[in-house]
Amino acid sequence: MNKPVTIKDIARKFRCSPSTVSRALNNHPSINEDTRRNLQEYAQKVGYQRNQVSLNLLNTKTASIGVIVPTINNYYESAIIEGIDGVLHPLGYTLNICVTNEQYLLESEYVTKLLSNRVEGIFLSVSQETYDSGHYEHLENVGKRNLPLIFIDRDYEGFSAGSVTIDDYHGAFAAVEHLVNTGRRRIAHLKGPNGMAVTEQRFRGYTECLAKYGLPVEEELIINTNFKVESALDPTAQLLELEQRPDAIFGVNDQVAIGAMKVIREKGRRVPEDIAVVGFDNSPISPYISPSLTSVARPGRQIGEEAARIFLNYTNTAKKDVPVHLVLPSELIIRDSSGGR
Amino acid sequence: MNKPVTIKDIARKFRCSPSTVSRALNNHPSINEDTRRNLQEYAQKVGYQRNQVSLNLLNTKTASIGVIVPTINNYYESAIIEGIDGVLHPLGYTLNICVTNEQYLLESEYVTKLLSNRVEGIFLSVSQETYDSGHYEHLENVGKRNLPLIFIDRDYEGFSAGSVTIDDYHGAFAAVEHLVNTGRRRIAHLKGPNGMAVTEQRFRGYTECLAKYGLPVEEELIINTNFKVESALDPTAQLLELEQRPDAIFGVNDQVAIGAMKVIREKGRRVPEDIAVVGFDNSPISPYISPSLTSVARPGRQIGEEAARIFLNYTNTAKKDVPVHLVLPSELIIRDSSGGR
DNA sequence: ATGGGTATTGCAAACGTTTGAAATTTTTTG
DNA sequence: CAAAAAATTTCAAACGTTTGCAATACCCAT
Repeated sequence: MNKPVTIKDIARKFRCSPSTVSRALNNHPSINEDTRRNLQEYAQKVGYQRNQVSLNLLNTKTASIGVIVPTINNYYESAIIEGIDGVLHPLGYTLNICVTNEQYLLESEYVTKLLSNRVEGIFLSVSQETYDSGHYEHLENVGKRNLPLIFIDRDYEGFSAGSVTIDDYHGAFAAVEHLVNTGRRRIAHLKGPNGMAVTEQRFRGYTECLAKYGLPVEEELIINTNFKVESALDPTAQLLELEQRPDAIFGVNDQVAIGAMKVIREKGRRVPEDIAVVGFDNSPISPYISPSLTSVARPGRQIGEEAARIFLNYTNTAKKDVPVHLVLPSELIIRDSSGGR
Repeated sequence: MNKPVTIKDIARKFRCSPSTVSRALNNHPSINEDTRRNLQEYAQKVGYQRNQVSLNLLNTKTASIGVIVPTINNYYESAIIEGIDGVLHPLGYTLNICVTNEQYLLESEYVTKLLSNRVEGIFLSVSQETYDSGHYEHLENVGKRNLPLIFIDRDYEGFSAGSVTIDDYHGAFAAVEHLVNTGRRRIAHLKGPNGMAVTEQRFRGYTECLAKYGLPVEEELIINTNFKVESALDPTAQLLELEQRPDAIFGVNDQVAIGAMKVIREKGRRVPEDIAVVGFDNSPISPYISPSLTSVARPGRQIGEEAARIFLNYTNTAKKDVPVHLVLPSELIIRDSSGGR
């Protein structure tokens, strides 16, 4: 690993000043044609790469922005990132992706690191731990810097920043309403971890929809999961052993719904005839599993794109004072697992 | 967006020199206890964050490394990244993740950008276009810098660099052998795009296994896909309409296998009774779909970890001259879709 | 008070690049 | 051929931080 060639190196070699080299490489008009060509050829030959770090220091800007997410190992999250990148990359921005693994400590550490690295904005999908703890001290310095901060996916009301979320509430409501409309009366809910925004919004959609149709909200039909397939297995088995079995299950996401379907089948019940199943996320395989999974679509890519636009708006107009809160609609995609149509 | 507080700002405020501030903030012993406390308190109050950019310049190192992948929207790829991060993050490295979307142009652009940003190593999973074109000029400057370069997942023989790949060949071989051993005789293959390393290695495993058991390799049983679910639909339909229908399908990945299963069912055939199906990747949902999918597991996380270790070895020992090539084994996970056991 | 020692602080250079202004060289013109 | 104009190159400062060395301030004993 040899040290990179610098402008000074080239200047020494050609017995000229660094300024000349710099200008030559940047095609500055006041440089002699021959000089320019020679210097450019030589730079090319020795593989000169301008040192962006020094430029970042000089210009006190970095054209890089931080993206903090709980995980990237997941269709939805990575779609968001692709959305952000899709808008910002063509404008020359570099993404600095940080994975918190749902841990407050990592999230906090990453915020500091990004601030230290002088990113020009931060996109933050708050980790579960952070949400639980309600600690937002790690964002204080972001506030002091008045740096563009955009909450993604999980909003945090108590902080002056932009946000792009999806309408979990109405998505869940629509899902449950669909089940009611197709004749289901005992609708169970495999809930996410308590306290998280997505979890609670979807739960609220579930309960309020039941209420609307005069159906009782029954404790025994509501069980927590942690979003993962495995965490749906025991709860589903539990539901199937109830005196009064449910005739439908609304899963907090597709993973959970898929886990539920597996258990239902293993216990000799049919989907959707005996028990209808609806998920959330509309993950890419949902149309292809059997039975195909009815699910609420979250426009991940669009969320990323909108978030990026909000960021651009902040930086271009300096109207940082008016935080933009965008709530994108979610859409129920009806397939076979819910008995359809 | 106010400009960040600098050491100079603090020094001016306290009518002392920047050196003093710097030392105070770094707990240098030669600083007066009172001065130290005052400065630290003030720095804390105004939200001082040391400018890492300037430090990177000063130390001519950045503790950041580049990761270039075709996509992150995929279990396997993101597992690799998590593996790299798992090893390197605790050591203070920052990951710079770049998504090429399988495009040579983007890949090339990103290499330049990373070089410019003075990353200390590059992990590269070559894009499909790059592989097809055989162009590796964009890596020339990496070579000139003699910067640690580690090929991931898809090796490139013609370049002096480390690599971590998995044994696609033996994985595919095992998959097909399993089908042969369970009595299948007309085994079709939904192949990946021609020319790609993974595609061809798996294809070779397929053909050589057939050869080993004296089975013919038949043109009509081999159809290309592009790894996506949708791309498996028509090819599978085509296979089902053959005079002599296959009794098994080996998909180049799980997505393709899942697509195939859907079509098989839709056409009124049963999996695995009529047609056995095997995939590749062992994606997280494969145990939970119905029938559960037999698949070859690729240890994504482990690949990332090993790649990171190779990188560390390069930087620690300066023995860059001996490129390490690691081939991790893949493992066949037998489930229901292949008729089991 | 004076010298010697220690504790504390400041100076200046360095990292690599850009850029306005000044300096130098070359060309043009009368 | 000299002076003015144009073309080309160099100087120096700046971005923010660290650090070896020099400088200053403080304390104690003689």
